[in-house]
Amino acid sequence: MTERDPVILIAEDDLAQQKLLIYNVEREGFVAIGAETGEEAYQQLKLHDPDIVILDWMMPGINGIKLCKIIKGDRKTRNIPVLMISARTEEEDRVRGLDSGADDYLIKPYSISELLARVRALLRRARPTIAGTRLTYEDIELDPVRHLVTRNDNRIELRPTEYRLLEAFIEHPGRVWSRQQLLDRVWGRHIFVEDRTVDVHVGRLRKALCENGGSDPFRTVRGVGYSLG
Amino acid sequence: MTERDPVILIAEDDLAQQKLLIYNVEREGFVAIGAETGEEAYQQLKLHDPDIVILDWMMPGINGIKLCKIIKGDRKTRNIPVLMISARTEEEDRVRGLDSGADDYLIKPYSISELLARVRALLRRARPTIAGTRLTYEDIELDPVRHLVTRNDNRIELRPTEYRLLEAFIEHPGRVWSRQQLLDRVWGRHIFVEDRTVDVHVGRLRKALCENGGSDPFRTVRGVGYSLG
DNA sequence: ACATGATTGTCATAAATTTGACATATTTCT
DNA sequence: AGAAATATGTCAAATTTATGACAATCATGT
Repeated sequence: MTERDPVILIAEDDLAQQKLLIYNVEREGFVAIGAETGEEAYQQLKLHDPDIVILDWMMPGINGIKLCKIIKGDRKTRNIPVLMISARTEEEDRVRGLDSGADDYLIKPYSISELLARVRALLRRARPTIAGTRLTYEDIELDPVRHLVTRNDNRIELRPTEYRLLEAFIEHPGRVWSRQQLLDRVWGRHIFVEDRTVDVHVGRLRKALCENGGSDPFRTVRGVGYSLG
Repeated sequence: MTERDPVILIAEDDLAQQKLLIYNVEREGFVAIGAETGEEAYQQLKLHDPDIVILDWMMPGINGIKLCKIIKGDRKTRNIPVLMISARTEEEDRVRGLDSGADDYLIKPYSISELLARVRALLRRARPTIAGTRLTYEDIELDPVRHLVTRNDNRIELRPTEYRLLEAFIEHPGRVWSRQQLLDRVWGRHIFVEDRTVDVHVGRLRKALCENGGSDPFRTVRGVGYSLG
């Protein structure tokens, strides 16, 4: 009945970067295993059978692409999701990255929140029971797989930003988010958007969710931010 | 218990630019330290242990990137947030900027308001809320994550100032706070508010907590101040 | 490449809530 | 009782949030 915490293997040769990733990923409740080379990563992979692998593109020895091809070539490891990280920006690389079999692809610099969001998404796909295929709060339901939101089984149309916003809220019902935290999580870490913009989008989300009647599920916490419930 | 103002180290070789930054940053209530070279910045860093470092990319001697790598490579200074400023616009530079470990990145020309917003954001992130633990005193409970207060499981509605006030009290049950100490902690050190205003807010807090019956949990220490319990 | 419609961030303004001060009442201590 | 300190109701001012409008940007299909 008790499910183990998701195990994440992080292959990244820049140790500072690796530690940062491990820190953040563990804070999310995952178990993290670090590896500095492709070879080490491969050993750890065999040993721990992780739920997801984060691979840096460039690494000494077996690099990210090679390792990814190895993982995807072995039927024992084939269905472990791989998230590739790269500093390159060229579209061609992006294609090659996914060509190697990676399930997702992230370009440096990326925001930690974006990485975590993608990790969660991959986990949901691979282990539906962990993240739950459906996130619900009261009569609101968000289906991440179908990218669909309903309230009382009525379909709610949300724009991309509103959807991601609701996603954040519904993953932690009751938690109060500061505007800055929401910007980090929903908009991304290194972009500059006014704090007040959050108000506008929360307003739009409220409106969308209350369109067909129903009370406002959000709480405005004056001087702090917002929470769902 | 007195918190120092955030100290900002500004490494910028263009003196006019530096002065402008210092002026604006100090107007925000920060303490600013200027440095014209990488070497000087490093000395000041060691000396003052700033809360955040603003680095110009191009500087004589040790430049911004090098210094950033030094900062991020030393575990003593690693978690001081670094904001890199650069005149370059190429995407590749942006990548390299964050790659060097900078926590954020700003391209000239930038607006002062954007810079200040990013500084504030970095400071907020660096001081994460000591969340997770619920704070309790007798039947009073304060949940920092949900930003919710209950007494005997009855929800208590508090206004921002009352909430922060209770937060201070409940973190140190039994401690007697002088009005000045409460002003420092709850209102902030730089603003001027009458001592007597504390009385009013303690009164409001008392009223809110006793709304649904229950005895007054606070103690008025005549000639000194107040305490919880 | 281009047009077109949707989405998004910002701003101005309105609305709502909170706040600090003060006057007055009450309590406490000697 | 008298003096000093604290408690409390009231209210204008200040702060914070909600919302509609709009230009810029983005995405999509041709």
